[in-house]
Amino acid sequence: MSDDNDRTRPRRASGSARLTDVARVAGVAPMTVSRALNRPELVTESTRQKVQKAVLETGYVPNRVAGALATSRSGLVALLVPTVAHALFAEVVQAVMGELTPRGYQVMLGLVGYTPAQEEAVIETVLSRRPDAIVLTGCRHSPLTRERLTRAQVPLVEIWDMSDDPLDMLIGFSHPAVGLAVAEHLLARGYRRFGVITADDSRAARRVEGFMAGIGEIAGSECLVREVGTPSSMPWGREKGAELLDSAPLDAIVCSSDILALGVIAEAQSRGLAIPDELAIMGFGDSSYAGASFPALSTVRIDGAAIGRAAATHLLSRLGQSGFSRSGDILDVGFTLIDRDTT
Amino acid sequence: MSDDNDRTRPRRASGSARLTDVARVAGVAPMTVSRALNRPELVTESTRQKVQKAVLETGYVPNRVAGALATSRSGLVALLVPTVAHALFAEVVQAVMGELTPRGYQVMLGLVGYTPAQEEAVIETVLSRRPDAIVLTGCRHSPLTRERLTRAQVPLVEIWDMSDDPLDMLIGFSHPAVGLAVAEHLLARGYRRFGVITADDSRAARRVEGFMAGIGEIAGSECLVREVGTPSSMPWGREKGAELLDSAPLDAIVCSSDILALGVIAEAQSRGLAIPDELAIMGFGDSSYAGASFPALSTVRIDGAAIGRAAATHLLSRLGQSGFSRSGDILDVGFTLIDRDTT
DNA sequence: CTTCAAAATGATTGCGCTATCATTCGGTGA
DNA sequence: TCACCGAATGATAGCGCAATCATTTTGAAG
Repeated sequence: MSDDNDRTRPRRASGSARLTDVARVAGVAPMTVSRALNRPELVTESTRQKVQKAVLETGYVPNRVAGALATSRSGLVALLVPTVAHALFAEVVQAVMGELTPRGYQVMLGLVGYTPAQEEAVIETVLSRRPDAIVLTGCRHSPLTRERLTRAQVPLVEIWDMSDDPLDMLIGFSHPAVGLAVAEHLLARGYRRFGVITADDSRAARRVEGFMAGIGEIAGSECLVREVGTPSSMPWGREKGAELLDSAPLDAIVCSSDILALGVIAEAQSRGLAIPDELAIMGFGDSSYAGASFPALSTVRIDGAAIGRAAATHLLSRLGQSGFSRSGDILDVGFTLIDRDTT
Repeated sequence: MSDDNDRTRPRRASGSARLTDVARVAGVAPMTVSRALNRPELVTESTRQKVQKAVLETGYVPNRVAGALATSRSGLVALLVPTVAHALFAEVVQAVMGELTPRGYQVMLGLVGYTPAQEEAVIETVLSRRPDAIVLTGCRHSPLTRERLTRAQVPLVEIWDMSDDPLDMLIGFSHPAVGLAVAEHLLARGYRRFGVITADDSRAARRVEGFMAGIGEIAGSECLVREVGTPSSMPWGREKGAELLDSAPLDAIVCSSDILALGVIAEAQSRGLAIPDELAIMGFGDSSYAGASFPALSTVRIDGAAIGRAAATHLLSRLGQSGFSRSGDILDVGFTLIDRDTT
């Protein structure tokens, strides 16, 4: 029987080159290779070149897993958004990555959906990667999530919402204020009988609350609400728009996203309703296509890229520091009501 | 001077609980805790409960960085797309994550843009994380990238393109075939004088080549091309559309994305051109809003979600296996030409 | 040609976990 | 009752790297 190499079977699976291999080829100590690669200013030009040559020769690719363990800095930033299938959040992802990638950080993307349970699960696995920082959409979390995040002692930005008591940093806007602004806009135009189509999403719900509060102040105004599942889509908008229009005479329909509003436009057109005279329609998000619909959609613009950039910038300024201490910074980037041709 | 604790300063920064801490609290060996958490079937019910209790008590969160180093399995899948600010790729991301997250894999997102240089840079840093698998958009890579990926010996799916010689697995569609199909469709409708607006993107360029080849077969057809920068946008479409319409009389304008096509529609409408009688317009991607424009946009539908799901599924089947061996599987998911009201 | 501080390099150790043994425990049949 | 076997648990070592300190080399001044 062949028990010759049974004893000291090496554990490493990947045959790829290690720091040690490079060091041997370069004829220097492993530590010198490490320095040549990570802090070249500490190394003579000539050794740097020897190492460089050895790296090419061996095809060495540093193992950041090992590096992360040794330094307890993972170089990973967790970015948690409900979805990327929504232009608004895609914009945020794009902006955050645009800032972080050039600084050597990599982004671990997590989709938390719109339910606390999913958020909890994602947060747990994300924390097990020991990210250097976290960007988290929303600021209404389950107590367990709050506790885990607090314990983790990691720089954190909550985005896309507003609160008085952020876990750490907060960059976003007030959803009730959006609803209120929409209400004021539509009331000023003389609309009184409203329909609302909203996704099953707590932030959308708070926009609706703000809207209701706004119209509640004018006697004679009324409002019917329909909820749709996620993801929002044109067919959902059209279906629920039809339901609303069949239920009661309406002056305006407010939607929790532009894509729903497009569905309502389609339904209104199919019924021969004049927009906005017989039916006004309001979206949310100012997606790239909002100005291209016919008629052009009135909506609320959120600058997702600005939120993403600000989040990344604030985190980066914290990542330089050594110890962790809660920041408490709050930045309200606001929103813009864009009045096009549907209101 | 206080040199009392200078000597053996502990290296660990984070004060968070380790496996050892849990073991001490539970009164078992660290290895038993590891087993209780990762392979509970190897452990008595009673110890499992002791460990569970100790985990809660200590607030232990496993350190997957250390775990990855010990097992040389990172649990990370790298997902490299040009951008997420484009609905098509966002759909892919969403689908891939939808399959992988429930299986315990986390996604490291990389944006490679549309230039080989950026791809190279991203690939290098990505490989340093030792991902268990890679999903990579496109299959035209620089020699350096190809070599690095080959050496990495990691299950890999190239998506969103077609080739005879994939690095490992390939799931996508043929871009020239898309161009050809569009040409045939438009020629059949009687259009002969074409304009093309295309992003500066090699895959779009190959669609254009296919298109040119298609119209080249019909005598008397001609074609003017205008290129736009990334990201594509409505204003780009409108501007280049105007340029084209000013340059020569055209029957149809073909765009490398739906959003450009919307810009062309806007320009055509502003000039009072009847669509499609005086100007036909063709998009690409069948974005959610394509059917909502007025007139509804003719376009080419790509099922990004199907590609993403297939990619994830194929990778998962490989991740079970032990050794690495190149697969060579190729899957062409095709595309659908959607004939709406602009052609 | 020394001397000495600063710069460059090297040796050692540990980050937190799990693979891989070795050991102990509990139950079974003679 | 005791040897025996598989199941459960424990001890040890190492994954690949960088922090830290020890040692060597360099170069400027005397």
